[in-house]
Amino acid sequence: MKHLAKDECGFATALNAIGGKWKTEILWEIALAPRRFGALRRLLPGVSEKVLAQQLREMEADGLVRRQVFPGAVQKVEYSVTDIGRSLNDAVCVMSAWGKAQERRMVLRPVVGQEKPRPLIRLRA
Amino acid sequence: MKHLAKDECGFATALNAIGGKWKTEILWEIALAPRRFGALRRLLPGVSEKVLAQQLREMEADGLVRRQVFPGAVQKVEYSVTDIGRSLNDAVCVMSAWGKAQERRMVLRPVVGQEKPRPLIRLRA
DNA sequence: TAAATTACGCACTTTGAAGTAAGTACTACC
DNA sequence: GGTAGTACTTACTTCAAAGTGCGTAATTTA
Repeated sequence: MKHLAKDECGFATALNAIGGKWKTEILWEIALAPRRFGALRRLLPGVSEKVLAQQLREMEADGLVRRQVFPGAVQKVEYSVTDIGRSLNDAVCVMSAWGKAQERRMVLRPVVGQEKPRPLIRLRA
Repeated sequence: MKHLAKDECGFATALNAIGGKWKTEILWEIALAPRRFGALRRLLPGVSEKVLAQQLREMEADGLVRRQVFPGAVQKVEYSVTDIGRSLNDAVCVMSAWGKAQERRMVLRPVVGQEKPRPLIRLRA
């Protein structure tokens, strides 16, 4: 792995794209299959409609997801992953593999109370 | 790349390790060479002593960083990267490369003034 | 002797992403 | 007619990470 100069580093850019609380999960879900807004709501228990809409709009602006409105009586909007989104998902998977390998060693900080063991972010590997 | 089950994904673990605002930069700097506390302060303009000390302690607890106190008249503490830290840095570089490649396309959101884009990462509780 | 450097610790404040709750507008079903 | 589902938007609140500023204690330099 080559060292990049500090100001040539694109990590901030990558985090800017994936840094939202639900973005990796959104990316994961729509990478599995195109999903509608309501389907994503149900697939990501705990996400609010506000944040879901917000992060989808940002990801669309970043070219990670495609938003398609289908004509018809009832509203139908479908979100799918773009090639760029898929490539980001792949990059995320490298970090994911690292995390998986180090899992036992790490000090898992937050986890207050008896909240679900540790809701992990899903993605491709 | 193979699909991992949701609860087998280690991305949260990775973010837990590198998610602090300054951690990637700290890792980067000490990966170049072992650094003393004061040197890091100067190398990361804008970091507060509180946060620097805090994140170094967390990274030490996570095994990313080694802290060595040198005996002598003046206090001297040196921070260096561990093998684990270096491996994380490599993983980070993959995302960094992605970011570098996509940089022009991305919508760099806020970025007030001349500050660099540095989004925070938040995990699910 | 006063000031600066070393590596922090502690208490308080700020900030902004995310959460909460409500509203919109259209359709569909009973 | 009333309730439910579609895909959102908007105003307000919460809370923890990060920022601010001051304290410490030994030593070294001017």
